[in-house]
Amino acid sequence: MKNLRLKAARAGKDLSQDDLAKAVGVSRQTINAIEKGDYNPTINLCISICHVLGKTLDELFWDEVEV
Amino acid sequence: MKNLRLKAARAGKDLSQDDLAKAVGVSRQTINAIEKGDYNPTINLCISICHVLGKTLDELFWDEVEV
DNA sequence: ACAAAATGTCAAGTATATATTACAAAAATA
DNA sequence: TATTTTTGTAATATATACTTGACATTTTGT
Repeated sequence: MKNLRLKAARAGKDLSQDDLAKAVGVSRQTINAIEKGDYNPTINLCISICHVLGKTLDELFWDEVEV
Repeated sequence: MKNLRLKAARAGKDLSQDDLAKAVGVSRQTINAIEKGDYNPTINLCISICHVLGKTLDELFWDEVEV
């Protein structure tokens, strides 16, 4: 399941996947995989992403997926 | 930095580390390490923990730590 | 239409989240 | 106090998050 809220929040800041990746210090492929729903990022990475995008965990990652 | 909110929420449900670990399907040591702040769990594990404890990501994990 | 930028995706490698086993120490309870 | 439960903490092993590099496709801008 894609993370469209993340994609939308990134678009709202006019950042490319690569821009966001650089801002949080990961590779572009990692951001791509998270948006695509391919894997399960660590909470610290999620928190970094939230800070860059001006959102909270609940806004971007809550209730997205079950384990 | 310890996650005292997690510890408190767990205590509020009267669960041991082992109880919570079983409820979310990880080892007791993993729960212990998360509460102790030793490492950086995945978001899906955080979400599972939140569900068991009746909290949201923001309540238990937001603003805890920087990357 | 063309060029450039952004995105999707693959393969192979590295770092680290998590498991398992085990034992000691602390806390709860009788 | 004695006993049980819970917690803290190692060591070694495995699964997977994340990297790097590369290329194809799609989208955006001129």
